Amino acid sequence: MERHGPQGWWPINGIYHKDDYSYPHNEVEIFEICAGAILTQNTSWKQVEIALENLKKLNLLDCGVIVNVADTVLKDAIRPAGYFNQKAKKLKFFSEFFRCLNGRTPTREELLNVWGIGPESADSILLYGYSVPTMVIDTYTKRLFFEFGIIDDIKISYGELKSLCESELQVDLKLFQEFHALIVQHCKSASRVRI
DNA sequence: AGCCAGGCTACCG
DNA sequence: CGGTAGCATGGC
Repeated sequence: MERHGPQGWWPINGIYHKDDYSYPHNEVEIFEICAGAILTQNTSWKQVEIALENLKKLNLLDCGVIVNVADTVLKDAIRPAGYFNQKAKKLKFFSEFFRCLNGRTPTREELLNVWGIGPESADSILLYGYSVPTMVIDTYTKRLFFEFGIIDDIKISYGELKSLCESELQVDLKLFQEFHALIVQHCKSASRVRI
């Protein structure tokens, strides 16, 4: 935090709310976070921003619209984010799920049962979309912890590292949100992970 | 020219 | 269970 400052994740409409943690405050913003979580799977955020803008222009950042739109239109819009066949399918499945929630906060298990939503996407959606203080783990986290010698096996499971992080930190929404965002920011900005 | 990017599913032993 | 191919585009 001293080095990089607050990250203000999750960006909504391209804006990082570093001094205002009241986001998200409506269903539209929550859905945008969910869509972003799916689109950014193994893909740089820069490409995701383009895809999100395309979706917005076409009024496709809406679960009710996505479930009915032609696949070709959806795929064209998200093409810059890569894996467009897979991600179009994921967005369709998730939109159906999101619509059925009717505004209710989903459980982690429910999210994991949606095709295309794995542990990191589920935790990102909960932490940043629904303000649930749950830890997000990604490949950067594993690499950083391995470099620091906190873990001795780079192949540690998602659940194990998640439990480790959660047990060593105060359960606090903003702390968890910044913790993951800062790890990503640090690893992105450094050619080498180590300080 | 390759490797990587805010992973996940399907399928293998 | 753990391990891995395939998925696709763009930046460096």
